[in-house]
Amino acid sequence: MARIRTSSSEQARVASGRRVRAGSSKAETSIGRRERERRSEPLPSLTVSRPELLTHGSDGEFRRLVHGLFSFMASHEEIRAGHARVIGLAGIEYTVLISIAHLAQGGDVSVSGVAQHLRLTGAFITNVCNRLVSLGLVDKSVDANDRRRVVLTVTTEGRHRLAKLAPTQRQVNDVEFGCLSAKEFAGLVDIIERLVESGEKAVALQRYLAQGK
Amino acid sequence: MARIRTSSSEQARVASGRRVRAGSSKAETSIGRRERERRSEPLPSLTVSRPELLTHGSDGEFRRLVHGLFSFMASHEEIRAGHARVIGLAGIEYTVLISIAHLAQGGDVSVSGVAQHLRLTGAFITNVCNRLVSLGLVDKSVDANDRRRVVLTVTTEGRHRLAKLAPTQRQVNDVEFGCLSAKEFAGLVDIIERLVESGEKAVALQRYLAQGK
DNA sequence: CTTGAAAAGCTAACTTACTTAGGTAATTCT
DNA sequence: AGAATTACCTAAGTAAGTTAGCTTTTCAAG
Repeated sequence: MARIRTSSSEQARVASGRRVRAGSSKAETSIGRRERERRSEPLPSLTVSRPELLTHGSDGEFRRLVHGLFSFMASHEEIRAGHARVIGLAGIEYTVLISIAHLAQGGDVSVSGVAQHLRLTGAFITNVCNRLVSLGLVDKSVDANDRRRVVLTVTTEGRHRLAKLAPTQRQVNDVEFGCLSAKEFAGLVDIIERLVESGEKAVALQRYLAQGK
Repeated sequence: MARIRTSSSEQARVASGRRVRAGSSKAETSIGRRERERRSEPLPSLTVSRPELLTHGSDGEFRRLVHGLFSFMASHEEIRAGHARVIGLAGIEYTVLISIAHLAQGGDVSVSGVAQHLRLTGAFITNVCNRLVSLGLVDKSVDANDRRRVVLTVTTEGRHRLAKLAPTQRQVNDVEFGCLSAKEFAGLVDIIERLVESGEKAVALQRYLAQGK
């Protein structure tokens, strides 16, 4: 497959015996082509324009935020998968199981209810639930009020598993969010709630822009 | 496949002509088994214990936070995929492309560098980069200082694509984070940065607990 | 009352975004 | 010089979804 060639600038560097490490060169009389290119390269255009999101005209902080969110969510996902593994489930199975348990406090839980709550398709939730049923953690019954509907309930075994997980989960969650003060926590809950809304608006705008164009 | 049966309590309800809707029943003389089960069901155990994360002894707010994060990140992912689609890429391809562009400002970019930055495996980044190379958006060359290493650069075409995307991206990003004041923004950056750290600690703790057990 | 549209759920086939395992070549450590 | 490590690659597999198309049930309108 497409053999990679050493770029000419690198060959030049090697030929002249210089080892140029980015930013650490002294007595550097000339720089490689790629080096020059990189330096003169215009900074990528800003990714936001609202002044509230810029610091000294730079979107650096904004990108830090986005990257941080990305990293944190990666950890969070891993933790979720770990919780799941403790009770022998895949990440999404655990999520659905616990969603059913929590939604049950507000009334009968349907497949579409879970799907909406988790913003996933009904078809997918159907599949996950079927796995949970075959594992004996969830029961399905027809809703007598609307025979199209299925009522999902967590079985005793399902509750046992969640209970078994709880102590570890608490410990880990305490650490995961351990850096938050009570005040920060409250503020964050509020901010995230608003971000959910504005995020949805942004999705709508994007869809509009994509098709309008 | 496993025929779903109407639960006995439901049959009883139907037989007696009563239609019980959760919480909205008047003149209700007896409730179904499932209804009773659900009500007497102990609340799922708390998922956190640190007092800073509890409000009136409940983890409700905490779960709201986690669920909010989940929802927001879903929107965020969708937006990212949308940005990518505008320039004919898959979400992850766009992410890798832009990561290379940004990392390039700090020195030569290697496959493993991108992998670390995005917390993904090197093998995966190799694949994505190969796709980007075949699309003509990224160039690979051997690093003359360490011939095991590959140096990734964004091609002119790659930069064109990113530039083309910028206006739309700005508009959408402005809306996505439009609910933040400058102060909230600064605070959030800080909090997320700390959460990244504590998240990693939590992952480590979880791993320890999982194997120690 | 019936008919037609909409809603709930299901299955099957597919896609995307990854990981693990195992290999080669270059480098570094001893 | 040999051993361990690092960087990258390929191939095969898995997890987490989605879309399309079907059946059954409900609901609304003629």
